[in-house]
Amino acid sequence: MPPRPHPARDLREACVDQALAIIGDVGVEALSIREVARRLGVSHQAPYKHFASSDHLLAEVVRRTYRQFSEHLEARPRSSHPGEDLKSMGEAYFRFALDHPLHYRLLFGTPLPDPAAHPEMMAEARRAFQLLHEAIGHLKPPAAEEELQLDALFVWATVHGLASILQTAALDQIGLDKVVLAEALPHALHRIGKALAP
Amino acid sequence: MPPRPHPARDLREACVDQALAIIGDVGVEALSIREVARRLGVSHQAPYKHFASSDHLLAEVVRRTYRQFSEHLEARPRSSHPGEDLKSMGEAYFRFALDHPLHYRLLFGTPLPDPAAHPEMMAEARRAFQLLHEAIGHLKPPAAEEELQLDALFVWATVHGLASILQTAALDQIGLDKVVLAEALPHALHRIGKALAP
DNA sequence: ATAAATGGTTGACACTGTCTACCTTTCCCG
DNA sequence: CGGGAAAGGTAGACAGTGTCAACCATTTAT
Repeated sequence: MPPRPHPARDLREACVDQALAIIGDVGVEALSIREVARRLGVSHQAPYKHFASSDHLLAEVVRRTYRQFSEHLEARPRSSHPGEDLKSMGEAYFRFALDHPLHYRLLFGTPLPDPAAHPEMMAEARRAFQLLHEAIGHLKPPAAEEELQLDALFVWATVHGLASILQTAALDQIGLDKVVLAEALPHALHRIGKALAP
Repeated sequence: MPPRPHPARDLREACVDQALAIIGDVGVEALSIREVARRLGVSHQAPYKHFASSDHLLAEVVRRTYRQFSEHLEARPRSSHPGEDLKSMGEAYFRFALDHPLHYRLLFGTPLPDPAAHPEMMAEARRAFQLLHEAIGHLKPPAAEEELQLDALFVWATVHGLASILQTAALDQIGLDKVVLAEALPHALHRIGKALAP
């Protein structure tokens, strides 16, 4: 076997890239350290020089995916009207979930590596929630922190729940109209608006 | 090995029971045909006489879990006031999710076996959704079917989303108040009430 | 009575994560 | 310098998984 076709430091990066590619193509259940190594043309043990276990690789992949998610949310079209801005955020959230279903499911649909063991992963997760928190904070300035958090949870739950439900393969079998599916998000955002109205 | 300690027909039942037990104890990722066989003291191939593949075992387990879920929802305290009744349903839904987190995650949190290949599984799933649909149907009698479905989706998404989020191990790390966590469902149900008010 | 179907058995294969041991290359320090 | 340690790659082994194939006993049907 050729001694070392890949410059040393880059193997870690390359592993993460391949892992992301595999997840995007086939889903997280197809991810395995050996498959990553195979695709990179290195031995099945090489990745272990950079990740203590397959969970550590996964944690790093999750961390990056959270970051991409946050960046996607931050790149949404902004509006000075707080209600409009929250709506725009909901749409951005939703679009990410639909455009990258397998990555989204990685964040919210499959058991993550133990959070306590992977603080960097959780730091990125917190950042994403922070964005939602802020957007809702602008909605009604003088609200108590507690109610603010409760409303943030409410909005998050609805949008996440919808994204999660619409991705269930089971859904086709439940017999909902196509129109209903297409309107589901706007309708939910409308309901949220009504629920949060003063 | 003793020839056949288990009466023939019962092995299928016993497999499903063991699978449910494993999932309830350790979660669906620990479920394996071989582990089921081991616990039952039969050879690793015995279950294959009753299930074509591990997915078929899983599908049967999922089907039963859906049924238990529906039965749990139907056993909720009823109210003649439609708004109250919907609330009661939300609470029952939520309680199931919190009391049987691993079973709930089986239904809504992990990829299911291909729905097209397991119609009996989906029939049970549909029944559960039907219950929600009905409860909302009583809410405002003369609504268009389309809006009714949209509202059903909205309510489902919120309650499911909340249950799903509150179970994320990640949650501890996000730094929400205990009070907020305890109040999350009542608050969400209150918001839903406001959103659906005429 | 004999043939078929049913429900069990063992053995094998390919795949997974992970442990251990080994071999190179690089780099730092006495 | 020169030599040892550390980094980063290798191969081999082991236990675990799902699943295929072959085989065997019992029950059932023709």
